[in-house]
Amino acid sequence: MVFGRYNIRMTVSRDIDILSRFARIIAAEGYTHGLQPVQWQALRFLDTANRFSRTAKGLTAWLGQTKGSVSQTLIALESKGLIEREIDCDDARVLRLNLTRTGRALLADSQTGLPERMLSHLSSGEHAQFIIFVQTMLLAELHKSGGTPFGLCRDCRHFISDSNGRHHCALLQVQLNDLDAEMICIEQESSLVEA
Amino acid sequence: MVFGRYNIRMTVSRDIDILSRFARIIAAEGYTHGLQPVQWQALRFLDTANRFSRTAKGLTAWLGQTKGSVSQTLIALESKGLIEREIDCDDARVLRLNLTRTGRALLADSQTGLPERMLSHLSSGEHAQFIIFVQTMLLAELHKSGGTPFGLCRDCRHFISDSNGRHHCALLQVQLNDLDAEMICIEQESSLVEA
DNA sequence: TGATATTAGTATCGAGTCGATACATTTATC
DNA sequence: GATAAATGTATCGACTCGATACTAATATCA
Repeated sequence: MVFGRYNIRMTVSRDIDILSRFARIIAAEGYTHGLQPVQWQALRFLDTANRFSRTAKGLTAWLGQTKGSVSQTLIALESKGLIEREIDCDDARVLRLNLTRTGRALLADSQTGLPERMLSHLSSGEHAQFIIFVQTMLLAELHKSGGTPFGLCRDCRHFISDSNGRHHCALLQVQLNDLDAEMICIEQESSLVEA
Repeated sequence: MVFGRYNIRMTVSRDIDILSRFARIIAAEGYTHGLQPVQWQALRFLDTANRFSRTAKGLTAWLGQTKGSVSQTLIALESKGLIEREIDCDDARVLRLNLTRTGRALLADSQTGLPERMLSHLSSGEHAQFIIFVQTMLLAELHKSGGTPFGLCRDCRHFISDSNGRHHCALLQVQLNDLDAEMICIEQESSLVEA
C-alpha cells in the first residue's frame, strides 16, 4: 500500500520532469534565429497582434512580464532594426509597435523552428488533440491567475459580420477588414466559451 | 484556394503561439520557490538522479546547457546551502552532487507548483494522454538532436532483477536497491523501445 | 613507461533577462 | 482645475548563458 503510493508519487514527479524538460526546450526557441527567446516571442506577437494590441502594454500582457522588462526587450529589437515605434494619434501615451521590413523578413525566413519540429513528431490527429489539451490548460491557468487570454479577432463575441461580408468590432467601434479578423486581440472575449 | 492556404498557415502559427506561451509559463517555474527556474530544475534533477548521474556532467546533459552555465548554477545552489559536493573516490575528476537536508526540505515543502497546477486542469485520462504526447515529442527530439534521453533505472535494458528480488546494472556492474531502481539514470537505455 | 589525448570541471567575460523602484507624460475622473 | 490613473522609460542589481581559456585527473597508445 505504502509502496503503491510511493510509486504513484514517483510517476507524477516523472511526468513533471518530462513536461519541464519539454517546456525548457520549447521556451528556448529564438537562439537559432539570432535572437533571445523573449525577443523572438515578442517579434512573433507583434506580427500577428492587431493595431489595438500591438503596444508595450499588449506585449506585457502576452509575455506575462513587467513593463520594465518589456521595455528593455523593445529597445533591443529596435536597435536591431526589427521594429519601429509609432505614436498613436488618438492617445499620445500609446506607442504602436510595427515590424520593419527586416523584421518581417526574419520571421518569413524562419518558418520552421523548434516548436514546429516538436509537433511534427505527432500525427495530425495527435497534433490537434495535443493543442486542445494545451489550450485547455493555458486558458484555465490564465483565468485563475488573472492573465490576459487573447485570441483571434474573428472568434470574439464583439466581432460582428454584416450581410455584405464586412466586419466591425462592437467594443471598440471600428471597421475591420479580413486581415484584421485573423489577428490576435488583447480585448478578445471568446464567443466559444459561455460567460 | 489561396485564402484556404492562408487560413491553414494562420492556424498552425496560432498553435505555435499557444504552445510557446504555455511553455514559457511552465519553464518559469522556480520563482515561487525563491529560486531561478534553472536552479529549480537542477534541484529537482539532483533529487531523483542516481549516484552515477548526479554530477555536473549529468546535469549538463539534462538541462541541455554548456558546462560553464551549469557550473554557475551549482555555485548558486551551494551558496544557498541546498547542495554539497563530494569527490568521487574512484575518479577524482568527478564531483558527486548531493542535496543537503535544507535542499530536500525545500523540495518537500513545494510539492505543488505551476506544472502540477497546469496538469490539474485536465482529467486523469487526458493527463495520461497528454504526457504520452509530450514524451513522444521529447524523445524524438532528443534522438534527433543527439541529446541524452535519460529514464528510470528499472526501465533500462541493463537493469537485471534476480529471483530473490535483488537488482543489478549489467552496464556499470553494480548492485542496485529498490530506491536505485526508481531513480533517473544518464546511462539509461529504454527496454521499451526496440534498438 | 611516458608522451599525448580526453574528460570533468572552474574562472571570467559580455550581452542579455527580469523584477523593482523611481520617474515623466498624457489622459480620465470628479 | 486638481487629482488619479494609464502608458511607458531609466536605472539598478542579481542572475542566465554561451564562449573562451584554463586546471587537474584519467585514458590511450606507441
